[in-house]
Amino acid sequence: MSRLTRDDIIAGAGRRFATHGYHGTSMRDLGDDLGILGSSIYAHVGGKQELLVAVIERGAGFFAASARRAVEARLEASATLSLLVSGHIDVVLDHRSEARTYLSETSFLEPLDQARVSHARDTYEAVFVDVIARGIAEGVFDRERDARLSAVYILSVLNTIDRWFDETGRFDKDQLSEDVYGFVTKGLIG
Amino acid sequence: MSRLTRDDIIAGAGRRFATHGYHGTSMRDLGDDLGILGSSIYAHVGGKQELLVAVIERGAGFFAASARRAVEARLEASATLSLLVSGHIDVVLDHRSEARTYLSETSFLEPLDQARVSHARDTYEAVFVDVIARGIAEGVFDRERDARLSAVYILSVLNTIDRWFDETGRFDKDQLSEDVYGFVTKGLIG
DNA sequence: CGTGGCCGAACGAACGTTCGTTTGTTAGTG
DNA sequence: CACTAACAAACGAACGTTCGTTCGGCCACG
Repeated sequence: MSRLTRDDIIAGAGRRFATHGYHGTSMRDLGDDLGILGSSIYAHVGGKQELLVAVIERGAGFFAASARRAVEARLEASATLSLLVSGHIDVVLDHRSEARTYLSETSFLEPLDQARVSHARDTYEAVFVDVIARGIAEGVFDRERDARLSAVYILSVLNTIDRWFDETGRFDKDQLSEDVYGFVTKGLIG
Repeated sequence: MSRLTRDDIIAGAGRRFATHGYHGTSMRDLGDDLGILGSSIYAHVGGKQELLVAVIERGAGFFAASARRAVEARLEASATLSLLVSGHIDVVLDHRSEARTYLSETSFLEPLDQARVSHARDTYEAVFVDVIARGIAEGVFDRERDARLSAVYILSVLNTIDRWFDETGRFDKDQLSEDVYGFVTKGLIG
C-alpha cells in the first residue's frame, strides 16, 4: 500500500459518508478504510467538515458538467431532456459516493457552504425546468403540465436510482436511461 | 409545561431524527427540545436505538395502513393506484417526521430491526407492483411497461415530496395528488 | 404514602483535533 | 554515485469535549 494523496482521502471520505452518513463517520473509521490512523488524515486536510465540503463540491461538479454538455448540444427540447436524463444517470451511477453525499448530506454543511450548494442545485434544476418549458411551448409536451413540478418529479426518479439499481443485473445503464425517459414522457398509459 | 408521555418522547425523537439524522441527534439535544434533561428520557425509553425503532415502526405502520385501505377498497387498477398515490402523499405530509425517518434512517437500525423494516417496505412496494401489473393485464396501462420498474419510479416521486412541497403554498394536497397521478400515468406528453 | 417523572452528578467510551516524533521519498551537492 | 538536507506522510499519545447511559435522591401526583 503506497502513500496516499489528498484525492484518495476525499474519495474514501465520500465512500464512508455515502454509506454511513457524515455524522456516522469518525475520522478513525475513515483512517481504518484508508489503512492509516485517523490523526494522519490531518496531514492532507484541515478537518472533517472540509472533507464533506470537498466531497459534495465534487458531486456538484459532475452534475453541473452533465447539464452543460446537454445544453451545449443545442438540440430540440425532447432530445435535450433525454441527454439530461442519461447524463444524470451516468453521474449517479459512475460517481455513486459523491452523488449520494451531495444529495443527502448537504444539510450538514456550514451555512455558507450550504447556501452555495443550494444555489448550484437550483441552477441545475432550472436547466430541467427550462427545457421542459421549451418542450411545452413547442407543443411536444402537454400544455397542461407544469414545467417546475415535472422537473421535480423527474429529478426525484433520477436521484433515487442509485439506491436500487444493480449494475450487474440484466439491465444496463443505457436501457435504464431509455426506460426512465419513456416513463417520464409517456407515463404508465403509454 | 406538563409531564411527558412515552409518545411525546417518540414524537420529539422523530422530529429530530428527520431533520438532523439519527447520528446527528444527541439525547441532550432531544431533551432540550422536550424541555427536560437528556438523562430523563431514560425514564420513558430504554435507549436511543429503541427510539429509532419506535419512530420507524410508527412510520412503517402509516404506510402499511394506507396500502391496506387502498387494496380493501377493491376498485379497478387505475383507481386503486390513485388511492395508493394520495394515501402515500397523506402519510408523507401528515406524518413528515416519522415518514422521513422511516425513509432515510433505516440503515442505522440494528440488523434484525433493519431486516424487519426492509421486509415491510418490500411488502408495501409489492402492492404497487401488483396493482400496476393488474392494470397492464387489463390493458389500461401500456403493455411495454415493466410493473416493478414503474412502481420504483412512482415511489421515488412520492418519497421525495416532503422535501420540496410547501403546504402553505397555492397548491393543496389534493391538487398535488391529482397532478402526481396525472404525471405518472400520462407523462410529459399527455 | 408510594410510585414514577425528572433532576443533576457521574461514568467510561468515543469524538475531533493537536503535537512532537519517526519514517520514507525526493532534490541537491560534492 | 554517495551523502545529506528537506519535506511530507504517517504514527501514537494526549488534549478537551461530547457521547450514551447509570444512579441516587427529590418531589408531585394519584
